[in-house]
Amino acid sequence: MSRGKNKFIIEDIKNFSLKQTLECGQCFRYSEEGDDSYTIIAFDRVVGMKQVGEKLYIENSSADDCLNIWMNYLDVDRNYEEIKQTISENDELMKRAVASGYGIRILNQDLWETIASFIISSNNNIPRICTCIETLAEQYGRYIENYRGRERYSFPELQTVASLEIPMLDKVKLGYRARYLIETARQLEAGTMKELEQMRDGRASTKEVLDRLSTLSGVGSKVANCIALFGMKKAEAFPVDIWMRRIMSEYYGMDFDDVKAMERYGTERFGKYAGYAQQYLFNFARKGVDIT
DNA sequence: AGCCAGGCCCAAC
DNA sequence: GTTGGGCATGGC
Repeated sequence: MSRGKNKFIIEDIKNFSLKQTLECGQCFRYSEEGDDSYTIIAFDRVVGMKQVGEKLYIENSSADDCLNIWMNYLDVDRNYEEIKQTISENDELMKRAVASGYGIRILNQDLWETIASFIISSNNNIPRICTCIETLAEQYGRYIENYRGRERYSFPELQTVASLEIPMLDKVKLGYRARYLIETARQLEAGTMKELEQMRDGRASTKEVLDRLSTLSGVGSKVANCIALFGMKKAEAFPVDIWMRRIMSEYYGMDFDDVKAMERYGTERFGKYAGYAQQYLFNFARKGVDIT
């Protein structure tokens, strides 16, 4: 273990489940280590986490990083009681989705990694998304350290990806998404990244953010909403993918093919908490629970 | 073997 | 403004 790193305990965490938060489809660089603990790679760091009741053990991290990175990453300081209460009003499905997804938190992830990851996610399944991203990191990321018997690599830098040519991504098996990823990296490097960071940290509306994101190659409405929600702190974002279309058509009686109507419904009904509502519904639908 | 996946792009209406 | 075909790859 590196110098300056140690073990820390966060106590009395309510409405928090490490497992649900990591496994609900919003992030891709984590692994369960077989002893109920998780290794996460993010922000050029490797961290081990394990939850026991309301205690969260954090390993291989400095005190500074615990405070300045991981607490924010896990959205620990937000009050989820109020969120769950509000979105569940007069909605029996949401009550079940919230119960089933107990402890889910919307992570605050690195913006560039979120953009790249969700470009890769399009028309792809989650296990394969994880494999693609790991391969990408092994090939073009920076070696960090050996942790728990595995070589760990950071997510590749924006500038690195922007300098690639399509054939250089052959081993990553991105298919037609390779072009989108490189094109977007170049757009970001040319100035859009700075703009987006300002929109993330400033007062840009969610609509403004979505419009800007949609100008990126390989970023349509759904991917833009994921980036806004997971990488830009825009909790009003409401990503509608195939699972959302299923659950909203089956339960809310909406037209399966009218994604725009679903986006409107989500943002109008759940307002500033739409993103949380979406994550509970997505999780519930994907668990394959019979929603009839 | 065949269907499907946290969809997007682009041409044709 | 909406619709539909095409698309790489491999999990299941």
